[in-house]
Amino acid sequence: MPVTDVLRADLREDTRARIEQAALELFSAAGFEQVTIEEIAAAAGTSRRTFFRTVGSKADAVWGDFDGHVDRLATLLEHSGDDVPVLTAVLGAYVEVNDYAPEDLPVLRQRMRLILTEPALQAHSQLRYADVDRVVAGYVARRCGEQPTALVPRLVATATRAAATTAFEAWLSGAAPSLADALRTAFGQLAEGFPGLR
Amino acid sequence: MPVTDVLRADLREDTRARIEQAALELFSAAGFEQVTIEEIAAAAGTSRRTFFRTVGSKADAVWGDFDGHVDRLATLLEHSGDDVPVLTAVLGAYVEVNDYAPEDLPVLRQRMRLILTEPALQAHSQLRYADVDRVVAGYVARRCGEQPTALVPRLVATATRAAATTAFEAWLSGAAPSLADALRTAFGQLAEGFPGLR
DNA sequence: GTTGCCCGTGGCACTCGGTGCCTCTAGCGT
DNA sequence: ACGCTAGAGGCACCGAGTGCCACGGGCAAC
Repeated sequence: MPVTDVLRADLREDTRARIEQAALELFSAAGFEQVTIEEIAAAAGTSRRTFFRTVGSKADAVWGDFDGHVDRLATLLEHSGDDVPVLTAVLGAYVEVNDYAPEDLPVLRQRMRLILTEPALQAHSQLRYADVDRVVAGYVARRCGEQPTALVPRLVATATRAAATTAFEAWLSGAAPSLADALRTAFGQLAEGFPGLR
Repeated sequence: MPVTDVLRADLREDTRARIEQAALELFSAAGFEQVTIEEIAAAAGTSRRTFFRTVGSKADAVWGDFDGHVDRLATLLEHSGDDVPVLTAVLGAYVEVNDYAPEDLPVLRQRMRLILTEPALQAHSQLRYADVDRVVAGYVARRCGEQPTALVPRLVATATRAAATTAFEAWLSGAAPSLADALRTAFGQLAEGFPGLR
C-alpha cells in the first residue's frame, strides 16, 4: 500500500469527522427530524452527495464507528478466560468496551441522549444492537456448547443488552455515578433473577 | 352516537382490513422493501392517500391494532392480584395477551416473521415495544413502590420484553411447541438468573 | 325535496431521505 | 505529457410521508 492511500484515507476520515460533528451539534440543538441532510452538509462544508457517501445514512451520522465498537466487544469476549462465569465475562466486556476517556464523555452523553430520546434513532438502534446480540449470543453458545440460535444464548444476549441499555439510561439521567457502576448494578439485578419480585 | 357513525366506522375498518391483508401478503411474497405503497393500495382497491390516512405508515400496516394489544396488557396487569409475584404476574399477562385462537395463528406467524426478519420492521418494532415497556415498568414500579423511571422497573420491563421477543423467535422457528410454552421457558430462565452462567 | 353537514375518499403538489450515474479534479507514477 | 485513481460534486430519479383542496354519498333539519 503506497503512502498516498493512507493520506487519502485520512482525508476521508477528516470529512467524516466534520460531518459527524456538525450533525451531532445540529441534532442536539434542533432535534433529529428538524435537521435536513443539506443543512448538515452545509455546516460541514461539503455536499449532500458526499454526506451519504461517507456516513451512509442520517442515523449513522450519530453512531460513529460502531462496527469497531462491536469488533472490540467480540475480541474482549474471545480473550476472556473460561474460568470466569459467562455473565461476569459479558459484564466485563461491556464495561471495558464502554470505558471512555473523561474528555470523551460529553460527546458520548450527547450521542446517547439522541439515540435514547429521538424516536427515529431509537428505532435505528435496534439494527445496531442486533449486531451486538449476535456477538454475545455466539459467545454464550460457545461457552454453553449450544447453537447460537438456541433460546438461552439468544435470551442472555438480549437480556444483557437490555440491562446495558437501562444502565445507559440511568447514567444519562444522572441516577448513577458512572457508566461502569450502572452496568454492574443492572447486571447484578439480572444475575440474581430480580430477588423480591419472584 | 347515531347509527351512521358505527356504520361509517365499520367502513373505515373494512378498508383498513383490506389494506392490512393486502400488505401482509405482498410483503411476505416479495419482501417489505420491494413493495411500494401504490402496489398495496392497488391490491386493496383503494388509493395511496387512503393508505396513509388509515394505517399511518408502511410499517404500521403489519402491526394491526397493537395499541389495543398494549391496552389489554395494561388491563391484565392492573387486575392481577398483589399476592402473586411480580415476575409471575408479568409472565401471566404476556401469556394471556398472546393467547390467540388457533385459526389466527397463521396470520400471527406471517406478521411476526416479517417483524423479526425485515430490517425496517425490526427497527420500527423498538418504538412499539417502548409502549409495552412503559406499561410494564409502570406496573413494576407500583408493586415495588418505586418511580417508573427507576432502574429496576425499567430493567424488569426491558428484560421481560427481551424474553418475550426471544420466546417469539423460538416459537417461530419451530423450536417451541407453543407460544405460551416458549414464554414460560424464557421467563423461567430469566427469573432464575441464568443458573450455570454465573 | 331541498339544503346543509359530515366524513371517507381521491388527487395533486411538495418535502425529504436515499441511490445511481456521470463528471471534475487533485495527486500520483510512468 | 500521459493515464490512473479516488474523493468530491451535480443531477435526475425513486419512494415514503404530509398538507391542502375537491368530490360525493349518506344523513338530518327545514
